[in-house]
Amino acid sequence: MPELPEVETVARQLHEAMQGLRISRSRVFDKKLSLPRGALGLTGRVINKVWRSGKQVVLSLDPGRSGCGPIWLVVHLRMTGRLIWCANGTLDRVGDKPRARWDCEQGGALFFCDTRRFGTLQVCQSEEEFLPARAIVDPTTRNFTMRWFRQALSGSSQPIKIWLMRQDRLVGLGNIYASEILYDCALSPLRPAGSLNEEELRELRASTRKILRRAIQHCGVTFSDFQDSRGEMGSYQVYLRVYGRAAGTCKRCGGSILRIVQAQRGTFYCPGCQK
DNA sequence: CTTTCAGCCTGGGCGC
DNA sequence: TGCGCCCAGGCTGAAA
Repeated sequence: MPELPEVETVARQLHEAMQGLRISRSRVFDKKLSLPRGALGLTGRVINKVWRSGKQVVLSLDPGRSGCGPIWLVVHLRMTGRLIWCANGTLDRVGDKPRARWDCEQGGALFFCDTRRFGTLQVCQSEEEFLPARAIVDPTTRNFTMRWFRQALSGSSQPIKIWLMRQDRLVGLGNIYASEILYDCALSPLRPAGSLNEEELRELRASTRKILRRAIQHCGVTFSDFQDSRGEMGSYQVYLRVYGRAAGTCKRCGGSILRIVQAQRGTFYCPGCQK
């Protein structure tokens, strides 16, 4: 479920809560998940930093008493995954039973809950194992330049909405934000990616940055599945203009918002003003 | 190379 | 209240 702003929100909150804590116990309950044992064990390590890489939450773990090098615990939440920090070490306010949990020496525990069980855990010994390849750009960074964007889109006949969700080009955008960004800059989701002129490209880039920045400010979107690391809700959903509003009225032109299907995913847009 | 499509899972909401 | 659908924010890998 979570896209870049939701993952960013969770990572920031977990960083605030967990930086400097030492992991005293690591448990995985769901057999679909596995973590390596021995030298790569998490127990005794200190949480140096919690951050976002693409749509993944990354915990950088110092060696602690292990005498080994640093490692990274990398969590991809996919559709319904949640990382929830509980200062009292008990999972309340949450119906789900956890797939995994990590207790901290100083008290408190991190729970990984994930109704649909699509989420993944990874323990990495180097950043290369989980960082996006060089050619892949995070739209919140300064690498997201016009020069790169123009070059990346050129020649592509893929519909722009599908292209925006390509994690092998641009990391972080999913179904909600792709629809919202295209609405914001009044571009049709059906337009071939390579057909955008310079002006449209500029507006698409500006909208992408603007929508993501705003969503992060508001701690992301909340639907039934998403809660942040404190089990609280984001507030950005009240700002959604088209997503989930099929047959609703477009605030810009008064037209009717349409739901179509692209690559087996719902796309919401206003045919009246998105050209 | 491209695009399509099933599959991974579970639960909520809808119409009957 | 119950049943059978359809829907869901992601991503992979096989097939066409």
